[in-house]
Amino acid sequence: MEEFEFKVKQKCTNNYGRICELKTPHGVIETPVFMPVGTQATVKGLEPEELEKLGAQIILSNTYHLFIRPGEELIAKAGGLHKFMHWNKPILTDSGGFQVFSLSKLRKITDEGVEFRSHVDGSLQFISPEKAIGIQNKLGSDIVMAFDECTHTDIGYEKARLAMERTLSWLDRCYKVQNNPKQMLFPIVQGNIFADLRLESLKRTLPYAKVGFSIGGLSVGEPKPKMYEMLDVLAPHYPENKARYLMGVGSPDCLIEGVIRGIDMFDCVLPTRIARNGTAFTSEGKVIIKNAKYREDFTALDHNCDCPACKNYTRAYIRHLMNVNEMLGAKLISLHNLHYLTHLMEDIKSAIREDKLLEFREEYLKKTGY
RNA sequence: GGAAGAGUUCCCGAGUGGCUAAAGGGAACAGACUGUAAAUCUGUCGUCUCUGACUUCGAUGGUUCGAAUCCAUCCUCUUCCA
Repeated sequence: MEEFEFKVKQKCTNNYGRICELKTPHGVIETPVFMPVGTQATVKGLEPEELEKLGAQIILSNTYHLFIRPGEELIAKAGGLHKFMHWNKPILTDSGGFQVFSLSKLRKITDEGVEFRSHVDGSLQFISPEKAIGIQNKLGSDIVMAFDECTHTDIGYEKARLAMERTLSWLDRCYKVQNNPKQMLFPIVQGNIFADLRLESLKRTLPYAKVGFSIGGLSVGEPKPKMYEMLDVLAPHYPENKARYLMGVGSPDCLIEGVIRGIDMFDCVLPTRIARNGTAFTSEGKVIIKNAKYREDFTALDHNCDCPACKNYTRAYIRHLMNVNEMLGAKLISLHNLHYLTHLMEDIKSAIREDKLLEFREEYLKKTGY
């Protein structure tokens, strides 16, 4: 019996949407799936039990951040990340490739790897492809990401091409050292916003994709139509029997557009971050809870939601919590937003089963204004 | 009763003759956030017929080309002494 398996269960006829199953050592994931992000071994503000209840199937964590604190050795001593954080379902760890992008002022890239100034104490740290995989081995996540170079949108063709080449050569090194049968390596397609680079990257990346692969370097500042254009370029060339993971995408409209373009997996900090800053996704559009119009609104955050935040509390109360900076406010909205996206994926799956995904998109966008 | 000090735009608070509609906070209001250096950041925040005009710094009167800033009187508050 294989530790990892990927199966397509159902497909749309007039677009690339599909329902699949991804088997991992910690359970089976039904896709399309939204994966909440728990960078520092916690989805900010929520207990694993709460995540499980709201429907999360798999969560993300982060190699760079856990390497900096508390260190992978400590997590290994604790018995691995699952045990350390008390989450017994699948975990995907990002490699630190995104930090190459987001901590760009604090790092220096060479062919060997990336030198970071720790954002915590300024100390010099080094991550190579081999080290990124080594750390992820110690963490014990189910899906490990290749160490890639995620680039800014505006770097131009030549630099984008070099970053793509570097990502491919780093991928080869990751592949060679990733030997843990309980972990699956997902390679990452790069190529910035250039169609030919994207296609070349996909073609040269696929040989390394045993169960699935991901598309990185999108949703990093480029306009949405540009992202969709890249996905449209790639979609006809995906092998059917591999999971496709679009990294860092998570607004409701992008999730639907992604599924239509054949994406199976998504992750994003958006639902939890905007929650902490006071914004909720709802079935009637975005609700910025601090707005004065909600001062005496004693109805639920989302009128069509049965999550604990919506069942038990009012907009006026949550607004009050956010206004006085009480942590329960951020927690309740986080809970709701993740519940919302998880259930959006359920609705998407229903639409796929009925083969009405395009109709679903049209109705959804009209209803919510996203 | 005597002495010292203080009153600034919603609040706290800087400013002691022109560069001041008045620093800086806070509150309020609005917005952003997409593989988390984010419970963060940005904008607005006297009024209007708004690239200009008008009214504001306890009150009134005065000095000056010009006053939140100097002078006089009054009002209010704080602290100290009896």
